[in-house]
Amino acid sequence: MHDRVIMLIDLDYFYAQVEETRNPSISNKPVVVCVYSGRSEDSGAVSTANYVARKLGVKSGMPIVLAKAKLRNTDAVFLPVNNGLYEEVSARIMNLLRDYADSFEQVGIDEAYLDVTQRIGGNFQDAAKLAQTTKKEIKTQTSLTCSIGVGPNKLVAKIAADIQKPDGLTIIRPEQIADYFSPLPIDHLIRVGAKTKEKMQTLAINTIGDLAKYDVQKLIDVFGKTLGLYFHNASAGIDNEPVQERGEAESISRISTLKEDTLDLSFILEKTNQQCKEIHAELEARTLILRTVGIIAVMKDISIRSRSRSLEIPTNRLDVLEGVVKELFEKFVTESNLEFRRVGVKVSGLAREQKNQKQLTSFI
DNA sequence: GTATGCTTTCGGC
DNA sequence: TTACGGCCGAAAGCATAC
Repeated sequence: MHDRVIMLIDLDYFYAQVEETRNPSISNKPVVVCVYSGRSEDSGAVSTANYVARKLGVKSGMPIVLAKAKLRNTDAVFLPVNNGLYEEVSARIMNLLRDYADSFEQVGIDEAYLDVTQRIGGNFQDAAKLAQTTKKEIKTQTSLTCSIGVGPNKLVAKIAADIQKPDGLTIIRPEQIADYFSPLPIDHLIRVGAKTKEKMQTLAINTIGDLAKYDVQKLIDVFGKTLGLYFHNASAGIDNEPVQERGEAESISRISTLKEDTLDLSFILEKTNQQCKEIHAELEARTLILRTVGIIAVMKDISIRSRSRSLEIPTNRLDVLEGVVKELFEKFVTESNLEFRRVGVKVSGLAREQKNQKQLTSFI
């Protein structure tokens, strides 16, 4: 038995890079791909930017106006997102990559894990060659660059991929894990968010190296058995999560920006009813039923709130969905003194609809 | 005392 | 000086089950 060999492939500044391939003349200019909200000329946020723009201070999530300010007096190009195109390019690449792997797992639109253990006989030497070949193949087929991390598991591969980008390739062999891991801040580990980071800092754990040296039993005392053991293992680069195809999304949501900030219920429901219809159509198309209905609101001050309710009986009915959304917003609007800027609907607890099965009630 | 489930918030892309 | 998307899964925090 030898180590697994896992590759993480991460497409570089994906949306902006796709735009560059469509129009190569913009490649040496700052390129900013934006989600325009439609509320005013430049209201909206930056989805992603190429490295030319990043060097000048543009970041994902930034208001478009702010990005424009940072790039004034440059020949920057601002483009609206073209999600259909990115989905298409992504699907083409993912289908290529699938053939390079013993098993395959896509994460988001621009990342994928490949277990290539059998493919290369568990030899890290050959991993470099395979990674280069993969990069070349993606480049030939789509003109896109990517960054690749290779390691004995998903956790190590992910951290490896972050070490050099764009167009990077980093291989971390099992015996190199400690050297790469120990200086990294603990929040490089999944499941270490702001709260956990803070908690760890009070224990004088600041780097993954600190975590690795920390007594396991103490970790378990503080974080519980599951999480404590997870942290202990992760700090040593131990991770046994398999690379496996992901099922369908666990939730479907729609959110959009209102024409103006409001506390008016019918104005809000006009928008959310449209969203419910879209979600319902998607549920129908995929023959799914839902168990939990949620609403999302972004307030005037950009703070985010949400409410949800789980149903006794899962449903695929539009009238039920719209009804629950209405009730949730009714309550929410009366409780709120801050106006709503953006509103959304989210359904989760999705399951396959059992067709041709009589409802229990039909027997009563 | 730990696991699980539910709701809300956070954060990556 | 301010400015501000849409979507997803993970994390957090609490209640209840085992």
